[in-house]
Amino acid sequence: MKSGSTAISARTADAILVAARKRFSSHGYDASGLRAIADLAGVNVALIGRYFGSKEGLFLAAVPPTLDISWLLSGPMSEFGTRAATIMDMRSIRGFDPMLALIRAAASPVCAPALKTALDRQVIAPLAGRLDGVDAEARAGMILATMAGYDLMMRVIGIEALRGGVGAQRRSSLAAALQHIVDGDTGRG
Amino acid sequence: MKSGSTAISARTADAILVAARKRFSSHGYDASGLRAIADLAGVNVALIGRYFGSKEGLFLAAVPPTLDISWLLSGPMSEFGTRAATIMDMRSIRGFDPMLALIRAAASPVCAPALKTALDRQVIAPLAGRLDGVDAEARAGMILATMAGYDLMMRVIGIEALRGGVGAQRRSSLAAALQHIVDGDTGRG
DNA sequence: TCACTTATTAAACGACTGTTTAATTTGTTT
DNA sequence: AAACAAATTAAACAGTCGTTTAATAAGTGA
Repeated sequence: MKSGSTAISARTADAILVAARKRFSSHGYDASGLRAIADLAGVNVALIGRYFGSKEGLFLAAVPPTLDISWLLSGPMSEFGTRAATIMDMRSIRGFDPMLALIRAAASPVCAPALKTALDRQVIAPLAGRLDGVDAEARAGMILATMAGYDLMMRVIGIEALRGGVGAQRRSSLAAALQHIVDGDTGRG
Repeated sequence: MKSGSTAISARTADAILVAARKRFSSHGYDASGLRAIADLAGVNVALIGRYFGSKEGLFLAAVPPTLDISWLLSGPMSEFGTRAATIMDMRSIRGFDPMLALIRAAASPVCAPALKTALDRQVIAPLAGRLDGVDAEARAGMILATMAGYDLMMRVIGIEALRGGVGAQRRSSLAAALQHIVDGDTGRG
């Protein structure tokens, strides 16, 4: 290497990223110490600084790129509600969960701007493109807000009313709410 | 005073509570240092420990009691959506905001249990009592989730699509989404 | 094996955290 | 004014934070 530029090992950098994603989604940004992340990755703390510059740099590299909903946009939009609600409820809480990382990092002022940019480009825009009718962007925002609010209340806070003992036959409240926004029934009249 | 019990001044305790509420709702639980709260209240840090025991005790005394929606349940439920959406958008960001405090403290494991209890008793239960139709509790949870998600995305993250350049004539996406849950159109059929 | 670069680590830095102890001011009563 | 309790403060505690520096280990080509 010519001068004092940083030297990297892709294997180690990935291990740090994986550990950071797990920790950020399970404990949030503020409560995730760099030493805890480094221990989880099996490396020394100093490597985080060398590879990602700072804690903020690590978060920016770890979380925002994972925020997308492409896995939800394939398929007919007439079944978006049930499809989204099903996947939302089937997610395992173990490991990394982008939505939980988003919710638990939102309070931090250093994370919010990057989250906003990523959500605008990777969630709102592609989702709005699949919505018919008026105010597609605003409705896409409402869909994102509804899903995030559901996770905030059910997984982060632990509200049990949302777990809804509904039988497999009836549509869940989440599916109904989401589909209504997709269909664009603005209730005029 | 007989023995070593604590001595309190209601005026000072209130000043601390007011400062704590402001700080918790604007900066979140983790990012709110006790010294910053004490400075905002114009008192010494040690007084917080003497009056509320710990940072957790201060939060429990400050935020959970303010979580209620009685101000939204007076009036016809047929206009709940527009009423809620209007108030949600008219709130000033200055001062104390219970919903923002809730969102920004949710990531902290010491806050979540108390928030859950307060929301169950002071939001879900009274709201469900005003809902007709099936699954009132689950739908009450969805209403809370929708409002919280809206605030999370619009006020905390700053998603602008939700600010919706909608004219005053058309109903906002938030109002439509909320009213749909209230009406209980589960879309069966 | 030697030299050299890459990769990783141990250790320390100053700053800040929540909490506690002891000293001091303020206010009231005798 | 003297005595006492109530209320507040300054200072220190041990711990953790993100970050940086210097030393060590691992890997590679000559």
